[in-house]
Amino acid sequence: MSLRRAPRPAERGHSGGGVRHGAPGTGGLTGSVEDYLKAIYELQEMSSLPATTNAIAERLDIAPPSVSGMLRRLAGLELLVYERYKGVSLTASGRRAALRMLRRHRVIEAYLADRLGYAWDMVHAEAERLEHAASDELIDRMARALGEPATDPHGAPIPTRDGMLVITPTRMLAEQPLGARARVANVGDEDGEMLRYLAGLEIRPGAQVTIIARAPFDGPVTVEVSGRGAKAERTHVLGHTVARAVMVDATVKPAKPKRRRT
Amino acid sequence: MSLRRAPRPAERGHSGGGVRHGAPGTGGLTGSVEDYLKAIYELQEMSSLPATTNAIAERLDIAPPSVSGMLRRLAGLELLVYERYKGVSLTASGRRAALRMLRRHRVIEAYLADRLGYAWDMVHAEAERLEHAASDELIDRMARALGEPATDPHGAPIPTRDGMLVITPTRMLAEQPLGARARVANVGDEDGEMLRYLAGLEIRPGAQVTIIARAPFDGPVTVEVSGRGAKAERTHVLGHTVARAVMVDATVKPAKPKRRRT
DNA sequence: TTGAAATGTTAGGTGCTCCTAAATAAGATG
DNA sequence: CATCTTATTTAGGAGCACCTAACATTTCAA
Repeated sequence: MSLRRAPRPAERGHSGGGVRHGAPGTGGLTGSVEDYLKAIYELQEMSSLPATTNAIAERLDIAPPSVSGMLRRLAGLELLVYERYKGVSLTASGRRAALRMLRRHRVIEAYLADRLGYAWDMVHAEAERLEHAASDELIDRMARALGEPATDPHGAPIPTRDGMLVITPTRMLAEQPLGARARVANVGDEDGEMLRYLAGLEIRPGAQVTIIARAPFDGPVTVEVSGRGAKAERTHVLGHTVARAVMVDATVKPAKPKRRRT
Repeated sequence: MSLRRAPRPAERGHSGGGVRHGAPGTGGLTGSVEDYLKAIYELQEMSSLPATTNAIAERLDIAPPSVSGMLRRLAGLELLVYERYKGVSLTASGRRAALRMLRRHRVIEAYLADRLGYAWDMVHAEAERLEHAASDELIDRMARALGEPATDPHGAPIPTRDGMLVITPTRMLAEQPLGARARVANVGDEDGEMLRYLAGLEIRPGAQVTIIARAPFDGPVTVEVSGRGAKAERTHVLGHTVARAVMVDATVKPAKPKRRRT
């Protein structure tokens, strides 16, 4: 009498062994594909490095041959343009998907830090997994709850719902001239160790730093921190690696700017 | 000069094409495995139905042969005991994993409803995906933020962190005798359509219902709703399907209980 | 008890994502 | 320009999670 399931012709799309995606609001791409697109975008459009096979492989901690194969697949999906042995570049649709992931990642980070008391070095790992599972609805609700934040806890700008990303020009703290005073713009969310270190120094987005001294040959940089909320003015000697990870606003202010009443 | 990645012997565990799991706090099981365990637990331990291959297949909307194969695998992982052609039963470790998923699902539902303004018919789908991606840390933080809630928005009890589940005896509203007055305990989170309907009738966990009339032969049940927060007392005629989906506390109160001051 | 219906399993595939080992192309260098 | 190195790709697998078609078992009823 067949109360049983209908004969199921091709209805059951089944996208394979990957993360059963295609859930409403999930964009129809697998988690892996989303990771690749985000990585490529971050290399190319943000760090302005060429998105080579090896660079992608390194970023995702995946063997290069696996990347080669995936690139072919992504090209087939029209998410990027791929020419063997040359690099890749995202298509409009690939860039859109990448920006969507960037928004998701950063909204989640902001939400976790603001509403669930996560320390800023813990949000990245959690967001890395949630960004593939959350619906667009959820991301929007989180953003709305926070009042549509413009940046994540590390100072990185959050793309808008419709894929706009405001890029403010920044420079590495390591490249600032002696005596320069600048506002910390963002710090890069991946190295938790470094984030904890920076938190201890009160170097966070919004903090004011002044270059007190610079050793040559990529030597350490000495800065004075006097940020909003800093308990006391403090001087720190930063290794070159750290000084390259901290990005400050590109507009260098003179040491003592005149106060201007409008 | 080999600054490159170490020769990667077997370090890269790689659990296969499945959801790249094994992320910290994720329990090391794939999302699929988690779904199976939860489904089996819900069938067996909650609905006290036998967890047969077909029942599992139906619940997960998967073809029966796929279930057969997975059961063999799960038996290999010692998550359940499986004898061909007979049913399955969870091992202690399988039950633990299932209860963990139940907790995750319900904490997420509660959080979404309480903190992000989700309607109660929307939380299930979102939780269904997030429950595989969230870390234990996140689940605990959500639970803490809500003050360790005892039930989800549909009235289902939330297992504790250490896998304890308080089961209160309940009965179907459809089985209540004429004149009985009872508190709605829970309503089953899967059918969004029905949840919207029940919300319109103000039938939700905590509401008081009294059986006004009952038609024979599985006919409709007429109830008077007078719950906490109900705008007005109201009488509704519920179809049998609905009356079977609404569960009330098993302790039937007499129509007019005497007030007892301790 | 015997056989049809229902239930469940094996056989044989597919797609995805990832791997190692072995080519091959591109780039740098003497 | 020939060669050595480095970057990248092809070849050939593996595991997971699905599927359909065909076969096996159990159940239930005549």
